[in-house]
This record gives sequence, structure tokens and C-alpha cells, in this order.
Amino acid sequence: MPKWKRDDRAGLMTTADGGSTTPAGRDGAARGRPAATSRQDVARAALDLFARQGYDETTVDEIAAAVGISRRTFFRYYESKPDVVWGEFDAELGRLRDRLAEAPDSEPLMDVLRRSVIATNRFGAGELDELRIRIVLISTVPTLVAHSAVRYEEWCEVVAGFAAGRLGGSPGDLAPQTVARAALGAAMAAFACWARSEGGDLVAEVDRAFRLLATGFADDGRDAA
Amino acid sequence: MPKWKRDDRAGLMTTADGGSTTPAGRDGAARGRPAATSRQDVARAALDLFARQGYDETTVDEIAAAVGISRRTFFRYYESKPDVVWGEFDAELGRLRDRLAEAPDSEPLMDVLRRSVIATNRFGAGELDELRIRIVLISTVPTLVAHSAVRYEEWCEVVAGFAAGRLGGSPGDLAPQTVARAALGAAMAAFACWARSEGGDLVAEVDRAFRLLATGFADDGRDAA
DNA sequence: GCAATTTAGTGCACCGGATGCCAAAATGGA
DNA sequence: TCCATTTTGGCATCCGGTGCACTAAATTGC
Repeated sequence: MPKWKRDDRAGLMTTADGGSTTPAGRDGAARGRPAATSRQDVARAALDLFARQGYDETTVDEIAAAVGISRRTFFRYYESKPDVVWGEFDAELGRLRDRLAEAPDSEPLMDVLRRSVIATNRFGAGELDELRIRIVLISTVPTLVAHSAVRYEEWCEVVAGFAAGRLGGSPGDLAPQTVARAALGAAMAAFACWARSEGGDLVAEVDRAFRLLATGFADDGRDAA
Repeated sequence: MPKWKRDDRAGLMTTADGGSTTPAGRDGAARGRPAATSRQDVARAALDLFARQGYDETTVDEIAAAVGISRRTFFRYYESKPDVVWGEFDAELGRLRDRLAEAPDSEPLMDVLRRSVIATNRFGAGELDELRIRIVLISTVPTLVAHSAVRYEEWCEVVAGFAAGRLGGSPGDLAPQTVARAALGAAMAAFACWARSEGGDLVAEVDRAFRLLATGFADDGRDAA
């Protein structure tokens, strides 16, 4: 039995770098050798290369060279090349989970969902340019589209858990799953549309998409509000 | 303006093996060297191995050995390892496109969608076992979840095209995109639920999911019909 | 000032998927 | 028999990713 390599990436943390081996996970008194760079710096260099020469045309070695670390070290900052584009997704997902949990029971399911998704995606004006680059990459480069699916799966689990609490039954049941995956679809559509267009408003797009979803498409798309 | 460099694997055929380099694409008079095996045989051997020892634990070399071809030849039958699990998806997608196009304008959007998705997924009793294996793999093995996203993207394009025709505007607009991705979500939820449970009815699950979606979730999930 | 400890970085070997290239095999037909 | 045609197969190569052993730099306590 060779048994090289199992997948076993089960251990995901809710907050960014939850005490793992990743460097740059320090705040106060720095003990051992200081980190040569930071996740941010790596991401900046990588995104820059991606924008200039394309994602698939940029090798990990190039990114590593650009920030002055070795290839091996790159993989200590990010688990994989696609992860650079996703950035601090884990933390964001945790915030979404919290918001959903804190919502009052009186508030309708879809309202909570729309409000929470919007709230976890409020970005400052300075962040929007980079966000757009990230989203365009994620939604157009096949390699990234593929990798992203795993992230979306985590997102769906969170939403399905919340929906199951509201609708009854377990998160794996059809209704919560349908709600979760449809909500994901709405969010993806909104983000992609925003990223592709020039001067749009992200929040407005997300809002529209979720209201469309809540109303249902039975009336052939004449949306209220 | 940076160039985003698309992958450019655009050349996908609608019918299985539309004259590409893939072997086994012959029907009548065989001229050159005969193909050593068929896509079906490769798929059977591969799925068998996947079921017994797991997807990630099965290498392409093992599959190739099982059907008695070389590793290199395997990649002529299937573009990639995940593609084996997806099988003849391209053909199915083509049929969906046709059905959507043929639907009468009088029929409501969501009805057409539900009916067409169900129609393209009617399987004989003998095919259900294999289908279940495929779907369980696709929806649980991370590698396959990832790869599948690219296929789903193609599916969404077809549905968005149809929705744009009904709603007006271009397929890239928010409304058609939201419809398409939400529909995809419903379909995925239905398939996954069916595959995980034992004695369920696939058609019934898809029907339920799409009706749920059409109604909208605004009323907190008390579904009609 | 000096070990011990802690943390980060590095080099190397190796795996597995995927691709391009070219030669070898197997067939039908002139 | 020789040729065109088509598939196969081996080989080299690329790239992402991982395990392992080892080195480098900093802090703490003596």
C-alpha cells in the first residue's frame, strides 16, 4: 500500500490563520525568526503578475521570486496558488455565520440572508479595485472557477445550516439545500455582473439579485421593488 | 488594460466526439488502426476503481492498466481524469439547449425550465446505479467538485441564454444570470439529495426543487403543490 | 555572552496530472 | 507490395503540491 498523499485538508479554520503553521500569524511579542514577508505582500505581488501576464501563465516560482522567497515558502503562506486570489475568505465566512446566527427569528429568512450577505461584503472605496480583479479572475479563469467551487461549498454549508434552522429538518434536506445553492447563485450572479461592468454598485446588484430570488421567477421575471 | 488571458478551451463540441482527435469516433468503414477500447470501457473500469479504492487514490496509470492501454492513450479518450466521471455531458447539454429552444413562448419560463431539466434527465432503471455513483463522486470528492464547476458554467450559459430570450436583455445581465445560477443550484440540490438517500425518485426531487425556486422563498419555505 | 528554544526559510526528492512530439503498429485500399 | 490513414505508445517536460531534514534568525533565561 503506497498511501502517499491523502487529501485530508479537513482542518480548516474559521478565522484567518487560526494558529496554524502559517507565518505572519503573530501580533504582539515576536519570538523566533521574523517572517520575511506577509500574506498581503505575497497577494499583492501575485495579483500584479496575474493581471499583467495571466493567471495560468504565472508560475508559483515567479510569484515566489517576486516577493523574494523560495517556492517552498510560498506554500507556507498559501496552501495553494488559487488560495492567493481568494485571500481571507475564511474570516469572511465566519462573519457571515455569526450574522446569520444573530438575526432575530422574527425577520424573514430571505431578508436575513440578503442583509447578511450585503453586510459581509461592504468594502471601502480603496478596496474595490482589487476586489474587482479578484472576482474577474475567479469567475473567468477556468482553473480558478474550479477551485472556487470548494469555497462555495463551504459557503453553502453555512447558509444551509441557517436555512435548516428556519425551515426545520436537517441541513442536508432538499429545501435548505435548494435555498443555500440558489442564494449562492444569486450572489455569484451579482458579483460577476458587478465585476464585469464598470461603474456599478456592488451592494445594489446583490440587493437586486436576492430580491429577485425571494420573489421567485414564477411571474417571468417582472420583479417587485 | 491588462489582458486577462482566457484559457481558450472554447472549442467544445455539442455531440460526443464531434470529429475531434478522440478515438472511437468512428461508425462505418474503419480505415486506420482500430481503437483498442472505447470510452465506455474506460469509464466502466475507472468507475469501478473509484468505487473500490476512492477517486484520489486511483491514478491514471491504474485506470489505463485496467483497460490495457497506456497512460498517454487514456488522455486521448478523456481530456482529464475528472472527465471520466462526467461522461457524455456535452451531448446532454446539447439536448437541454434544444428542448429549451423548442418550448412554446406561451409556457412560463420556470415551467419550461423544470420540464426540460427533468426531460433531459430521465434514466432507465439500469442506469440509475451508475448515475448515483457518478453523482456521489461529483458532489463529495473535492477534486471533482472543483472540476465540475467548469461544466456547471457551460450549463449556466445555456440556461442564461434561454432566460435572456424570455426576459429580454443579454445573457450576461443580472436577471438571466440569477435565474440560471439559481436554477443550477436547485438542480444540484435535487441531484445531491437523491444520490445521498436510498430509495428516492430523482424526477420527484428535481420537480420539488424547481417548484420551490419558482415560488420563491419569501414566504419562508411553505411550498405550494 | 551564551545556550536553549522558538519560529521561519530553504533545498531536495518525489508524486501525479497533463501536453507536445515523434515513431511504431495495424488496418484498408490501389 | 506499398501507401495513406488512424491509433497507440514511449519519452521528455512542465507545473502544482508535499514530506523531510536542515539552516537561519530572533527571543528568553541563565
